[in-house]
Amino acid sequence: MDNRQVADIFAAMADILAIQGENIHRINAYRRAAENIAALSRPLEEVWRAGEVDTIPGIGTTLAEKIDELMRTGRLEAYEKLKAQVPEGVVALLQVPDVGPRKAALFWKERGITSIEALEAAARAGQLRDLPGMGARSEEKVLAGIEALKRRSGRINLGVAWELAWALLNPLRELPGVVQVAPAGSLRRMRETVGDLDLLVAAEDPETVMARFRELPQVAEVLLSGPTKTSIRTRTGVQADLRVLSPQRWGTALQYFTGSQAHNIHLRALAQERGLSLSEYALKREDGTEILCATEEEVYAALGLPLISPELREDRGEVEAALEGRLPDLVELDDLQGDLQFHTTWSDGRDTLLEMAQAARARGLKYALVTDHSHGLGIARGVGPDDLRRQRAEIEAVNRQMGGSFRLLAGVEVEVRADGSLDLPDEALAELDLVVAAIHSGLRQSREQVTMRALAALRNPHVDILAHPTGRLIGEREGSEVDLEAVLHTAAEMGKALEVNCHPQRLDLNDVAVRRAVDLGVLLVINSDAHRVEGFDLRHFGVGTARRGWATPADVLNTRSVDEVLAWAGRSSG
DNA sequence: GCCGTTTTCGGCCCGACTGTTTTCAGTCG
Repeated sequence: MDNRQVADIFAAMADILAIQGENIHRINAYRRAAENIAALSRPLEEVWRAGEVDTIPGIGTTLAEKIDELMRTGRLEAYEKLKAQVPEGVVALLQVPDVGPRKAALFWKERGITSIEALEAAARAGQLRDLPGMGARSEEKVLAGIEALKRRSGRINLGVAWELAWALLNPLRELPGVVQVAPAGSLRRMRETVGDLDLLVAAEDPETVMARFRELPQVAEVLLSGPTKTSIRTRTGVQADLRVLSPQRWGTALQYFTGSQAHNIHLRALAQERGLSLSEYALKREDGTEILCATEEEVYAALGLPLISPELREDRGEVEAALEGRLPDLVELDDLQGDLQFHTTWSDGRDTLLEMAQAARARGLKYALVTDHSHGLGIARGVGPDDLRRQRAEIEAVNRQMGGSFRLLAGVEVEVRADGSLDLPDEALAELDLVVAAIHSGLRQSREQVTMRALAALRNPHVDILAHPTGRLIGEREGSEVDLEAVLHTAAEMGKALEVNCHPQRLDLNDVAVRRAVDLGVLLVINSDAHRVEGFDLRHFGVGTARRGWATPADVLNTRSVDEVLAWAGRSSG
């Protein structure tokens, strides 16, 4: 029973309890527990075996007992009972926007509706409008919600969200009177996927901004629009919420809309202890006077805290760390001196060695490791031992051409075959500066099999780095079932580095795994995996993921100089 | 159901917007 499964059960219990009209605080206790378990960097089973379940925030006596039952028996009596009381299809109604627990219960009890299909039929037949609290407009909203649900492909990946957010914000930035614009929400926290976009504008005249926003070409539908908030749905089905606030309230607004909700709830409790009330508009004293904050620093300072970076704001211990003055000094994009994975026309890259080297240098990098695919990988044309020798000559030529300001290193992204062996002979690997190993095929193998391959690669003396350890493609395919705990421990033991791949579809390792790696002292590498020059511009997504995992510059290999990296790899820096 | 350097009981973040309502409930974030 892994963390995800337990978290899902508690979240499902919260939904059922909500439909039953239970006490909201009891429901929230289940939700909070689910979130904290999902965010846990250690395997819950390990915590349980150590008898430390009740050290997890939000887990008290009762929930600890439930976790114990789940771990011992694989099931939970209380959950089975709840499931028997409320049909699954009624819980599913909660997925429909604007349908919450009260309405789901109403539709079920008063109209016998137990599925989204039945809900749609009832709405079309006009059978909902006479229910208490409902009307013709509400019935239309239910239908619109079902339509939106059908169109929605779920959460979008960070890269897509980033592009869209700026496409919507840039025209607003041009407007007269607009002082600041920023994406907030999970995008600013650099979560790997984003549900809705939260956009923030500081301006004295909201209506001008709102009007421009409603008329942007990306807008398919205006969901709601008031003096401070407008929500739209884009043609691509993404909901975007725009808030416009006065510049003197920018700090509280940015803080509030960046979230996470759990982080904000924690901060507000802290504010209350100090006799303050915190909202998106201001901090308010008990006598009703406001403290306006133009910056986030001021908000946190008023609560006695240093600024907490957006990437940390998940209520995963960052508030406690801030109170105790032990917030990590997080790695930044500018800390990266090099990049240890990119591709060229030698395999499946679009651009040449020289073009890629120039692009890397133009972005302030001092070195980069050429890592074209080895030949065994079916895609494109990969490199074999002879190619690597010829490529080495070209690398040296490029290094001469670029002078001393930049250094290309010779490497490879060697394929780990289905049986765990590598795709190139040891002699070929021995001639390279650094070796990156990766699993691209056989990702559907059993947990034992795929873990064996990853561990075999890490134990090969020539391998320095394991790239994108799970092989996931966000929104397209799950990663392999690789035992990450085993990979992390083996990497620590062998002194090998694990990659945080910057491509927004990969972000592999993810934030939770990074946090575990940092705790275990495993060295990380933040790699662009660029396949064209623009690929170097995606590195901030990997940096964001590493920051979400509390990584500092010392945790990241490519914050070091080229000589230090080569020395780490145990090779001459000559 | 959790939690406590005021509390082991009585709290539990705060506000916008909508649609249904004559003052508020539901949903959302």
